[in-house]
Amino acid sequence: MSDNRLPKSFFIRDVLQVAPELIGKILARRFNDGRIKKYRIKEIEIYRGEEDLGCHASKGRTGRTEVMYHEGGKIYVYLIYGMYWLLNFVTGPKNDPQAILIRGIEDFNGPGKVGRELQLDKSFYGESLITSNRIWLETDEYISLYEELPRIGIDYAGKHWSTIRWRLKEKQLNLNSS
DNA sequence: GTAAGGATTGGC
DNA sequence: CCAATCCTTACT
Repeated sequence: MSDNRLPKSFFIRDVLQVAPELIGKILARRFNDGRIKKYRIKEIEIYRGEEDLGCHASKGRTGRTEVMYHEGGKIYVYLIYGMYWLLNFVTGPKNDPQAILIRGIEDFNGPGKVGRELQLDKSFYGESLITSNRIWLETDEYISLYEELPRIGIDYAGKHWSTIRWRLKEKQLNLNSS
């Protein structure tokens, strides 16, 4: 493991504070064969509170959304379309359901592809990013810029929640632009 | 118990 | 455009 692992204090802040800082952080995964791979986080989406109609917690506290009501620093995974495990990090204080969906990591764009590459399954539900020895986050001196875009695939949430720019995507600094 | 639908992807 | 594929939720 690493001295650079992100501490619990990083996650228990409001998701609107945590999310921008998550772009460019390192997602580390130790697979069953012991091999460790690290990926730079490239694209995420913010889901914030029961009032956010795009957030699963808008349906209230259920077996599925339970972990989002926990203190930040845990993993929320769920199966979508019967095929893909989507990875989320819970943020914020207890009883304030918030999560950050990981939409893209180095070389793997799309939340379904992220889950497939990381070999996620139901056993990751509720896993602690602070203490887990198979998945965690690290920081270094890397600096990144990002752009803010509308979230994807939540048209059912209504105009406000489907157009709010809560998708953050890393933007390359173009030194040649005039 | 039953049915509908989904924070996606890949192929036609 | 549309099927794949199956768990969760919201009913009866």
